[in-house]
Amino acid sequence: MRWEELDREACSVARTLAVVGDRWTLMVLRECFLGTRRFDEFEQRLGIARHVLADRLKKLTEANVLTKVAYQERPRREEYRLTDVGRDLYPVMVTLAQWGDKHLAGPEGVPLIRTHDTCGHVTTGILRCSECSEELTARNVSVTPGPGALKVSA
Amino acid sequence: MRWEELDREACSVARTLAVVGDRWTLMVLRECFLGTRRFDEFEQRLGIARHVLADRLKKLTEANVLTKVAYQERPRREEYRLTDVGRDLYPVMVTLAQWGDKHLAGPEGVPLIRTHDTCGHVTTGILRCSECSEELTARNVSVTPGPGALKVSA
DNA sequence: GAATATGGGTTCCAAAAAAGAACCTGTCAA
DNA sequence: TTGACAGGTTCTTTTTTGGAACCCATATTC
Repeated sequence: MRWEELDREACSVARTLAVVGDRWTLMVLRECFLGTRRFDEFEQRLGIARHVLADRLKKLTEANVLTKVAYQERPRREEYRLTDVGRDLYPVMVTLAQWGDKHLAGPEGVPLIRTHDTCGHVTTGILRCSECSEELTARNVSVTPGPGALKVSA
Repeated sequence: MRWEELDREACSVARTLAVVGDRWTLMVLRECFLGTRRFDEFEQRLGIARHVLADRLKKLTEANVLTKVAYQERPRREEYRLTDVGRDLYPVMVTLAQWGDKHLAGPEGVPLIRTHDTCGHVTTGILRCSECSEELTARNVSVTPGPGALKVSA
């Protein structure tokens, strides 16, 4: 199976990975959530090869995760911003970061602290059930095929 | 920057991706959460090249995300199971799947439905603040360097 | 008005990783 | 003794990276 075939799988994880499931793509998105918007900023902060960066930005833009916005004319300069679709990936970034915080941080502690502006506290995101608000875990959730199912998949 | 260097970054997203941020690795983990445990099951369900599968299982085992458990002796046969560390990746899988459900599902609907066993309802995971339980979004969370920070990163 | 800087790329080549298929190794069952 | 099965490893070809150089339009500086 090659990657282009992934998006045809009846599995939302596979389809999502077909769009963002590449290391550089995820690193580019991390930068987006940290506020990076311009080509050379991405390049410097990530140390990524320019053509790989150009390719990832193009694909993310085509997927409507990012959008190009002109921030000046003459000479025309454009920056990349998260769309609403892209911002919906925020929970993915936070859960990835929190796993790293928990299992990979060295003795010096976590590299970044998140504060919830609304309540003002240092926060950790907890994945809770939309119906009863209890925390969802691998052990208390079960899956069944949905209307878009073709075979066993997720 | 190459991938082995990523785990030295002062960024939990980068460090997490150094462990699981590879398409096949994430697909292998999806299968784990769906209950797959044996080498040939992974192979058949994923259509992955055998040596790539062997490599990913080895790396995940070394990272303590999976563990090999013998399910029979003579001939010795082992299966791969999620450790507690691996199960902590569940929120990542769910958030990835939910993004696909929301933005990539075709007209026929989502491929898989999740049910919260505890309350019995079809559920969606919502990332909520550990302090006030409001939903966390890219717009209401801000970041500051933590004790493990070296420079601006996440 | 010629040289240089800046943002945003593209092109080229060598090195690394992936796909696909064949081959190997215990152990058991017919 | 021939197969079958689980679980890999090896080999070759194709794709994808990383790295560096080059390009282009405008602006600025000398």
